[in-house]
Amino acid sequence: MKLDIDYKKDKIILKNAKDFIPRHIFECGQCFRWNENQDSSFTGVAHNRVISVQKLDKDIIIENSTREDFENIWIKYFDLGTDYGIIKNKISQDDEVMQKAIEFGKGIRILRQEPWETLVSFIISANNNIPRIKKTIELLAGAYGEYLGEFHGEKRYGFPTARVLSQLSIEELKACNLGYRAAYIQKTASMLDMEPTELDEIARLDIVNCKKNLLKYQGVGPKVAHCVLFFCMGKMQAFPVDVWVKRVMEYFYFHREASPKEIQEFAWEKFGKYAGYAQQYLFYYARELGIGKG
DNA sequence: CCCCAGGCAGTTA
DNA sequence: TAACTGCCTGGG
Repeated sequence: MKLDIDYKKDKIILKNAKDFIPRHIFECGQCFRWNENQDSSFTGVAHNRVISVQKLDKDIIIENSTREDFENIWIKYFDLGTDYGIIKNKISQDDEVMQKAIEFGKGIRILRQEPWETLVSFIISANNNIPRIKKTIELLAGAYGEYLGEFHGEKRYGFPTARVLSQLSIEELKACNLGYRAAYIQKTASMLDMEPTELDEIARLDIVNCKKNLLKYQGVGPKVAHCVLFFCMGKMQAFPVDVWVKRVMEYFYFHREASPKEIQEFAWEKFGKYAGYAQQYLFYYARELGIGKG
């Protein structure tokens, strides 16, 4: 996909950005550290950097990034090399449900997030709700992440490293609202502090072996593993089946109860290598509209 | 106050 | 391998 980028002194403008709507990207459930400001821009932290993103007419305005960071980090993070038009066409062929889901979340892009942060964040997400997940992560970052300075009047912090988290007591972790997940985080942090390159090595494996390796971390089951596969390891056929996806798939495709395994196999058959994108459109559609609930 | 939330681990059969 | 059960905690 060809990018039309205008580098100004204090901001970067991505012109005529296709398939890029900040609200869809940051509120479709894939990330936890982006928050909307009063002017409808979003501020987030990733890669120990703080930026804001705003859509004005057809342009995307990026603040607080250098040209170097934009080229080296943010283009990949925002998946700007991917043409979502092709993906949308493929998965919505002869599928009116998917057509509606895509229309609803047409500005979604899948962020390429950092493996360690993604792993921890989705361990925290289990049996939890999004406001609380976000609060927990901010508590962890505020207490144990690198201080990145102030931005828009707020102190900002990076995501804590495995080394730092591995050295905390269960009590200290619980003080960040982790609850019973504190032990999972401590254990996983210890394992990855010993083998810092392990996640990168795992990411190079095929999806089956990649998943198998992720499941050995405490607090990682099938759903969390698929989230990690999809959101940070480039396995775009991963298909996390959470309660919302289960509900929406049963409601629109099965017209009956269906097991997660059954749903995932159906999705691979139907959506192939783009299954993960299909999952994300369905999840956002279902959750925003409350489809299948009650 | 009760219910539940983007599941998981541990235990049974 | 499938079916159960308990779980921190704070929004709704």
